[in-house]
Amino acid sequence: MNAASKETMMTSNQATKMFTYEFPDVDSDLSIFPAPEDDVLGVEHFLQPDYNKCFPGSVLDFNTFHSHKCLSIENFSFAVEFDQIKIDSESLHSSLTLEGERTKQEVRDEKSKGTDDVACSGINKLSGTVNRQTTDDIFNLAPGSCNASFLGNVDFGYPQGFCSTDLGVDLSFAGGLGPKPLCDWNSPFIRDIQLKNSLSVAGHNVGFDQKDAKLMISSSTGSSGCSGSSTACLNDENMSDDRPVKRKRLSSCDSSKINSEHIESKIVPFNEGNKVETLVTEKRLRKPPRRYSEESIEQKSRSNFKKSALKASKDKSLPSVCHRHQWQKKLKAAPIVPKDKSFNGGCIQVPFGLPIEEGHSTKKRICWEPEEIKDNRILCIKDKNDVESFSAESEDENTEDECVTKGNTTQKGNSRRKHHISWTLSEVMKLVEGVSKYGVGRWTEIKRLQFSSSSHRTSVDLKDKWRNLLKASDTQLQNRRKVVLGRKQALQQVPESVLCRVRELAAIYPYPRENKSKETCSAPTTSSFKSSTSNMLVCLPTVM
DNA sequence: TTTAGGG
DNA sequence: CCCTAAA
Repeated sequence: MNAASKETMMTSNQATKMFTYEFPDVDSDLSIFPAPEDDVLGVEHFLQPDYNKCFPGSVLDFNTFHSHKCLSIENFSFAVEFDQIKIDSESLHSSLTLEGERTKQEVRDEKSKGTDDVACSGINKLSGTVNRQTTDDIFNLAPGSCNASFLGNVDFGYPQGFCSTDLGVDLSFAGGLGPKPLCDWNSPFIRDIQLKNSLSVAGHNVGFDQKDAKLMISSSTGSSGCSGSSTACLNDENMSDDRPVKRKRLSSCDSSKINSEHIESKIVPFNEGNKVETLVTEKRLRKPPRRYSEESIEQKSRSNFKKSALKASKDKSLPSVCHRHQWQKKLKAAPIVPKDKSFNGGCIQVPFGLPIEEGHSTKKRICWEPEEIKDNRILCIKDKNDVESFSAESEDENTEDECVTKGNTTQKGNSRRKHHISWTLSEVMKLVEGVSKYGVGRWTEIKRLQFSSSSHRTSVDLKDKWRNLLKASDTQLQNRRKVVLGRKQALQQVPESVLCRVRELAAIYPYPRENKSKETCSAPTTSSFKSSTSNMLVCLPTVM
């Protein structure tokens, strides 16, 4: 900062410490959204400041600003053509123009809709006054002898020097109606604007004090002279999804570099729209905003998805995909769109909204089918895709199911079996736990207490599963030493530990049948069962 | 309605 | 997983 500009600024009366800026007329339906870095900030002119004129509520019309919308201009670089700025002798008029609106609209048209898409339809005039409350934190836009860079004409009031050529800008603001000032302006180094209505410009936080309709700009520059990262934390729900405000660390000391590389757009008078357009277009060719490209990719993949889905529907009759189709059909082909990248649009074979297989909807099943099942189905799909090893037999069972279904469907017109939902390990564990707690045969109780959350497991299911577990544990016990463990065995569904537990429990709480047979044959007492647990492990199979 | 057991 | 008989 040269002395001249500083002096100019200092000698101005306090009115110079304030300036108003305003956003020029913008089409009412224009939208502001996280903008590409090619947006242009235009300083039209400096306005006559007036301390007493704070435009309470009238100029800074945040009522039209959607509270959840925000604007973020990232890595904004600009320069000011200061010859366009009218400088008054006493003070200065200025208008900060967000000229990017038009561009944003264009880009927005190409974007897919996102929740954080910012639609700022109501900004016709957005202006405020810069209130230089503290010399240290608020910079003044003052005419200076620096002629190239915008910030070069700005005295940030830092004695130790904010490098004024810092041109990277992180400009963002969010509309909102916060009753309080945005940040602690008394703090010399404001690093975070966590409230709404904030602008952050190249390490300088510009806040809209909505109450007073003031534009406040403060620098987050540290005393070291290097710019701290300017942060604008827009705590908006809509912003929280995938768009964290980009924070650019600015090495403001490296001025020449920034000057040469980062001056990509200009602050121009509002009416020089053509210029802006040109600039913006040029810039956009260079680098589309990240979010834009992301969403484009997403859209692309979506369209791919649709295409492949369409193709799949055409190929539906092909036997190669028949099984999968059947399987998906059985899951009613709900619009399950796993976000798993492995799908990535390319390999989906089932379109949305595939017709529900009619034969499956018996009256009984319809009542039985509510929401919760879908989750489980998703879980099943996940299991199939991710943990195939866990439910190894599911494919076979599914095939079997299909046969049964088909047969029944063609013969009777309805399905005999309900959808197969693989037992997850956690479910098995719950079952085992339930058995250990309440004993074998108290399936209703186990269901109520252990499976209250999963409505699709009936007490009968629990019983059946337990029976299967017994069988599994038994066969595993028998085949433990056998080397001829097929692949199916290798991909054992239930871990050994669980089966061991099952055996234990089987010994403690014999399955009714064994119990019965035991009782009829040798009539052992319960205590004897418990005492001879180790024997039972071996004996039970033989008894059967 | 729950449980057991066959399929 | 379904069905049915028995309790």
